[in-house]
Amino acid sequence: MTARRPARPAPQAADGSDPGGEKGLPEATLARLPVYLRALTTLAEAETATCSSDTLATLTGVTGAKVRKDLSHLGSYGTRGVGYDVAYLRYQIAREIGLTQDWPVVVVGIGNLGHALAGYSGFRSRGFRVVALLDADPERHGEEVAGMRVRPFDDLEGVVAEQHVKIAVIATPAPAAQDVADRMVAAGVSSILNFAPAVLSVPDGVDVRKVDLSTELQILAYHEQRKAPADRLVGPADGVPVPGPGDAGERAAPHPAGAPRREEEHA
Amino acid sequence: MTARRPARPAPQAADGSDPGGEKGLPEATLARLPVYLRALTTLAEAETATCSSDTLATLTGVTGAKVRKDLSHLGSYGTRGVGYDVAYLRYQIAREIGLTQDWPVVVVGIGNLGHALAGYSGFRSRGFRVVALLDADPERHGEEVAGMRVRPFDDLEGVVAEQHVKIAVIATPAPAAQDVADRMVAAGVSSILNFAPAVLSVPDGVDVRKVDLSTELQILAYHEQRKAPADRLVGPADGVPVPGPGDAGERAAPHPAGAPRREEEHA
DNA sequence: CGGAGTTTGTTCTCGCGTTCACGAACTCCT
DNA sequence: AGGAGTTCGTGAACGCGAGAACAAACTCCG
Repeated sequence: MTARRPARPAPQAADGSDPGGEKGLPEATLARLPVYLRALTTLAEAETATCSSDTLATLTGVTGAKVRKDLSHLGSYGTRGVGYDVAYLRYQIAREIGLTQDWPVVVVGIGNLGHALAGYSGFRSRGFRVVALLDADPERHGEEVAGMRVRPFDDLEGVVAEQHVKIAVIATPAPAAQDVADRMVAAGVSSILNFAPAVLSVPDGVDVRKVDLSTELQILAYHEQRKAPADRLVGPADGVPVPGPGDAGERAAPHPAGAPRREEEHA
Repeated sequence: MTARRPARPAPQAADGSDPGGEKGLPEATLARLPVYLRALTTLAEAETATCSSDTLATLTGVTGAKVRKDLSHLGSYGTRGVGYDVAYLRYQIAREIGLTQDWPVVVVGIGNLGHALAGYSGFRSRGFRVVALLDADPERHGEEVAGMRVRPFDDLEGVVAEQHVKIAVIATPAPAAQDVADRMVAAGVSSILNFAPAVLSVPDGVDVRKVDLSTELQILAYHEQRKAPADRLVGPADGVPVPGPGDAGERAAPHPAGAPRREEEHA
């Protein structure tokens, strides 16, 4: 998900050639490949030689048709009437994603979350190697986390250059995130995984993915609220009925600038 | 995103009535509302009274048209020629998501990630109150994390019942996740945020959202690999050229079951 | 060797989400 | 008061992804 790709009109190339752009997987498919990969690893550990698309489907919680279509994008691995060779397919997916090579990763911001990320075994086991833990707070420097020492943030450029780091993780507080990202990009990082609750602005060509823990909870809360709008067991009974969206005409005065309530909130 | 909603045919109700289902926001819109909310909070702290859709757009990294369409789903707040009243809109979004009420939350699995989640201030400031930290490991019991004591996992049912917990977080290792989820559902939890790299199977009516840290990195790795397929600077020069997807006919023997490579991997 | 069973790969259709474009409504300036 | 400028809300077009259905291809059994 390249950040802010400018709207590009339809390519008016009429010939069948594919100028430059190889092909590219659909984003939705790409997001599922790691899930397949994990299931295949499980199957491989169970000494399973082959598996059908439906087997993979139940293991990963998607439909069989989706599995087949996703895998067909990688090429025609799999054999009709038999299924997919587990080890072979696993390798093909890993290669397609880029997991057959070793990705050095830098983590910046070694707070609670940074600790967790530094020690997350799921990274190492998938070709990602955390090569440095950086933090701006001098108090944290030298602290040992997951077998590594926390280093000053100013080491960023050196580490990125020496280790050829392309992927970095931001786990800092929100106010620092943009500055950290700028320094990363300047140093040569071109993919950023951002855990800070802030929107990052990066130049074209740099990918940013954002993971926001509280956003996920808020989405759950919405569905939860809709499940049982009646049994409001916690808090004072705020009898404010959810105003139906269909009562048109009722909302003639849309601008209650008089005294808009503002409950306290400290981010 | 209700897990495994059975394929439902088009509702053949021809009348205009909306039987039971109120309306429901589009999922894509819902996912962006928390982002708008955060931006509005920032604006409110800066004493900004009103803002336009384009202002909100640049702050949140989406397009202005999308912002307007999203907000129009909530109702016609906003004034033409002026924009949106920051405080008012903020309250409306919060109410729609369900953030005006207090959500008690239980966190299970107090490892590295559980620590981070327990101490995450972004939860408390958005109406989520962590009421219990549970872990199956007796060694962790009594440990103080973020001002709370870690309690035995068997306290789950009691806490859920007493505090009317509907939303829970799983931060356990993958093998334990399904069991934990089952216990949660049986206890009355109906929304689960799952950080364990495992696919959970839950009955209808229970929402599960999954956050997989390594999946995000893998998606970044894919894009990164495509950016520079040539300058493979790390690792031995594996000269395996990415086989173009178009060499049809070449792959006549799709079943290399002879010796499929299997690099070591420990999950 | 041939037919039945199985499973993949592909095509078609449908719905959702995004984007564009434009009327409606409000403010500000003269 | 009136016109110019601004901004929301919404209808229409478009593209992507999901789902169903089916032909092709492989195995197994007699």
